[in-house]
Amino acid sequence: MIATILNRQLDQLFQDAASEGLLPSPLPSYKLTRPDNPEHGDWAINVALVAAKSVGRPPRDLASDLAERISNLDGIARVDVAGPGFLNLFLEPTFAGRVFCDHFLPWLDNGAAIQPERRQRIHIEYVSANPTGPLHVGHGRGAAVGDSLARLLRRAGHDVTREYYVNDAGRQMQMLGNSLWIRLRQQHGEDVELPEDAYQGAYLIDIAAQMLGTLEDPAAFFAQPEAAQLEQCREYAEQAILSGIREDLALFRVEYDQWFSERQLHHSGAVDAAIERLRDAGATREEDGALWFDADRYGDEKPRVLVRDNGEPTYFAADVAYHLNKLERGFDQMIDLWGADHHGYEPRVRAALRACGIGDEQLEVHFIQFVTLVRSGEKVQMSTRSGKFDTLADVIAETGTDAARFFYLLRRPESHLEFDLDLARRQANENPVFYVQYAHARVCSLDRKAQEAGLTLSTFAAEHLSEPADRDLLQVLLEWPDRLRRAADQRAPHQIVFYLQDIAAAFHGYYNKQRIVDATPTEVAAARLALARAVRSVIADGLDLIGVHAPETM
RNA sequence: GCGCCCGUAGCUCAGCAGGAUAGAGCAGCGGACUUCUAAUCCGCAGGUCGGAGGUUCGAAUCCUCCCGGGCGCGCCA
Repeated sequence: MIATILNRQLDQLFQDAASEGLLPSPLPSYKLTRPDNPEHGDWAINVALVAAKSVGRPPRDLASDLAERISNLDGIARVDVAGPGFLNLFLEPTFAGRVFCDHFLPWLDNGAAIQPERRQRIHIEYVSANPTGPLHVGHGRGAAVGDSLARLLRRAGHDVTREYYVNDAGRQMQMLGNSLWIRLRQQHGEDVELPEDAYQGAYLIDIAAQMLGTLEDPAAFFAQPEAAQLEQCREYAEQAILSGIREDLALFRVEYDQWFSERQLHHSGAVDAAIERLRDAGATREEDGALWFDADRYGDEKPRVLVRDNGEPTYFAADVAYHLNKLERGFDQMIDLWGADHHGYEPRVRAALRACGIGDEQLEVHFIQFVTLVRSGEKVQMSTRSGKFDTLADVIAETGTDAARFFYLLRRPESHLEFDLDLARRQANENPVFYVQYAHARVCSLDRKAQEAGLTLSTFAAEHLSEPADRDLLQVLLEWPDRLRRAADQRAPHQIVFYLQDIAAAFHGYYNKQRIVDATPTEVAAARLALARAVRSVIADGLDLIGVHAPETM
């Protein structure tokens, strides 16, 4: 917020300077940054360095001409020309406090809204795991990132729809039905082996037992033609697994506006229509009995099959239809979150959209790297094939939703994540979740103390928040709107977690340095309490964005 | 072989629309509780930013090559 206010003034000043010929026109893009060396002031501007060449003057000369003008701006105590030509700004001690009182508090009171540069209708799709087994720890990461990103985009002022694409068509589902059928027959006393390519997971044994219990007349069931038995098994397995997935996600506070069925897409004729659209675009051809999309003409490395030689459309064909469907529903931005193992799939989807004349920028694909679980200091080996893996439900049961969601966002999505279960479970200071939550609880505690003491917020002014400790905390606090906007623009919910750790650290430091409720005079106490409450409000806001609770006591 | 991601402190990782002396947490060491919650704070130590070139006034950040790790290259989904 300080940066925004300074930038507004600086832009005007530099425009004026440009029209006088002191700076080039148009103005080159310059940066207002926080130097890491305090001797370099509160803020630094590199405008003289980037403009020097086109004006034909040494950067330091140019800087000193600008320094005088800048020093007259509101809130600026002093301007130094330093190094190769940086302009170092020193703020008046009361400036941050003034921004807090005049801008930040009113902003908070009015709902703390963020205005996007351009409000978009965004469709975001995440997890979309095949309903062939329970969600595992890898899906958990996609769930945490996707749900948090959706919250973040909504918070940043966009119109967001969250969707789970249910892959309920195709051979995997046949295989699932078949696997359940075998399990069912086994439990019915038949001596049959589970084929090697079947789903081996123990969860199907439970589902088989369940299903057997619902059959009024098992003998009659097994007397039906095989196809009918298989169809009922597929149906039962899908429903059972999908409802398990829904439960896990609900427990993980991961929400959706819509569950979108792939089978529905086929039935509605949308897949055929998509294939027709590609054909009309002249982007397809028939070969070896199959229908191919010439993806290589649109940026992919080779042609891709749309319709198999047996007449069945591929998963890819359905996916093209799905993306076209999203656009038909009026979204102007699609965000897909995929597991990193699907990155090779992106070019063909893009190619198809291009062939349909759809702009590349309408689809964003973000990849979520893998998760390695660490338990008792050792990496836990996973294998989906054999059905030996840790489920998301296991992790939630072990650590709780708060810790798990926080941990999943502790790294950038494109980095491999080592998820240390022992650390996440530990109720101690090494655990970063508690660090942030504790800061929130601390302010709540202060608030209770203030109420006991009858402290009111009525009378305080910016001057009461001008000590170095105040300014340090204000600096981080006032960054919130910018950091929030930046995290949304970059589709990076993990940056919210980083900010939360920054603001919590700043507050804990402040707490240890300054008396708050019992500070004297009362005006100072009131000012500090207002500051602490603003910190609480921001922490609660940030935690809510990542789906983590903000406790009032700990 | 080709493509994508990653390589930064002992460990796990930020920083990468170029900016001045590269940061955090954990682990290690030393301090701070008769005081609003010590699940906290303060200090110390810790680095050829995988390597080599290049662009630039300036490179962890951009470009090229190389090395290491992961993943992908199905008429599977």
